[in-house]
Amino acid sequence: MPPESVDAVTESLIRDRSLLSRTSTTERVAAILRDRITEGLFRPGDRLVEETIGTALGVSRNTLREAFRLLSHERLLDHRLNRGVFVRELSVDDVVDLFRVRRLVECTAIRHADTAPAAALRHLREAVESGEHAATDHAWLAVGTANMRFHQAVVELAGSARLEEMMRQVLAELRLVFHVMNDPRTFHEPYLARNRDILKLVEAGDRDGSEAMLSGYLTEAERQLVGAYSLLTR
Amino acid sequence: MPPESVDAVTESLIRDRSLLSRTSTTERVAAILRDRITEGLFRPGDRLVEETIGTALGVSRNTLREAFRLLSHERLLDHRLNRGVFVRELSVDDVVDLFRVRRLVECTAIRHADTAPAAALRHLREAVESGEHAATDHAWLAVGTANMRFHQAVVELAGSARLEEMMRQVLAELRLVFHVMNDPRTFHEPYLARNRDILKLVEAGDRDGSEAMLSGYLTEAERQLVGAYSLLTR
DNA sequence: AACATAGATATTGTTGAACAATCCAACAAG
DNA sequence: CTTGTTGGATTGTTCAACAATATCTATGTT
Repeated sequence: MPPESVDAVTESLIRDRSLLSRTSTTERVAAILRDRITEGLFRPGDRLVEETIGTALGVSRNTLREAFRLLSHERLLDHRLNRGVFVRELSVDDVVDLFRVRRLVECTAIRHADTAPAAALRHLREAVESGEHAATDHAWLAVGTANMRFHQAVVELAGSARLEEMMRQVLAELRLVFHVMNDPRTFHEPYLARNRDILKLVEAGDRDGSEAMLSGYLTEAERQLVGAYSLLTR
Repeated sequence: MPPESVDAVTESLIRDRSLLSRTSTTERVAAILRDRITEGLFRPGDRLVEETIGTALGVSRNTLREAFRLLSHERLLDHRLNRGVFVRELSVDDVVDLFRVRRLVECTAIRHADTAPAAALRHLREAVESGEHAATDHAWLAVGTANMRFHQAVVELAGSARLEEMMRQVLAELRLVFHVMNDPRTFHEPYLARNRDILKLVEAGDRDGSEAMLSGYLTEAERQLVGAYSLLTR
């Protein structure tokens, strides 16, 4: 085997490394809890008792505590000393701050569409389409998920792994808010058409136009969300 | 006592809350390790053995592992399954990504100087001055610290707690790079004058000017850092 | 009835020991 | 010089224990 092709082989194997990565029990527990929180099984304010959850999942208290630490750091859980961990409850101020971050990051990211990795644009299109399909099926929860993916894809345009990771967290936090509202349709359906329009502007290379429309989206979504949320948290 | 001043008192007490908050052993351990890493006692690639560190600090392995989880999540430690935790080693790609984030966030934040909280502008000025003082004392490490605080203050202009938190982490990661370089003067002194200039432009309300100069700073710092770093990590 | 107090109880915080799983280095065999 | 094998070291995970803290309950007071 010639040396060049050896290098090619090892290169491709290195890319496979992520596939075979085993994970610790702690990480798997964290993943499960994260899913249950973002899907709404555990709701904001719920207390997660170590012994109850530990025996339910069949893991020891120590392992569970490590998982709790991870999720607290992600702001999904709220660890109060000597009192236990609770599913995070966002204040209105938190929602405002989350949208400040979104506006800053997303609006800047969308201006980088021309230099964006190809995958990002593809994800953008896929998100728009899967949202529209979900809407024709009246699957409003799926519409919400697609909407999240749309905005995640917007951030991908900036081409920074750390920014994507940060946005994953920001959107996960926002899910905590969505779940205390009972009507996902109201909060997601109106934005389907707008996502399609934004995509068009991006593909046309209209930086100012796409940013303006995205900014308008965020402002309106924030107003709607804060309005409904401030009534509930009183 | 009139009601207004009662509110003022409680307000100030609420601000004191962070001072008296007790902390768990885990968090204190994490804080110590974080300091030792950012100050350079532990260097990138160093392995942190559970038993060694645990007995040295007088805490149990379980507690220490929780602290390790926190710092791994902050990207200061690298937790490899069954192999142990190591002080994170940044690749050149990591450095590039970090600067991508910085450029995006800082350049956008500095445009918000007009609506920024008063404290942010004050921090900006203080950082410039303490950097200049440190330079006259030839305290080059302190110059570096002041430089970090300058950029942290730039992010504060955006007025988002989450963004500040994110930037704290980004800058902590960058410290990992600075510590493998041996000459802090080379990497920080040239930017003292520039920070002063940027501050002037901000105070003059020149959004485009301050952004341009900050962007230029970041581009040059990145080039310098990547150039020196890619020689070392080979 | 509202309130304070003091136990009693449950839960978290932290430890230490134990054992299985895994890695790593050194050595042996082909 | 590569491929098994073996032994020691370290991590992954569990368990049981106890101290520290919070929460609940009952009791007594005004």
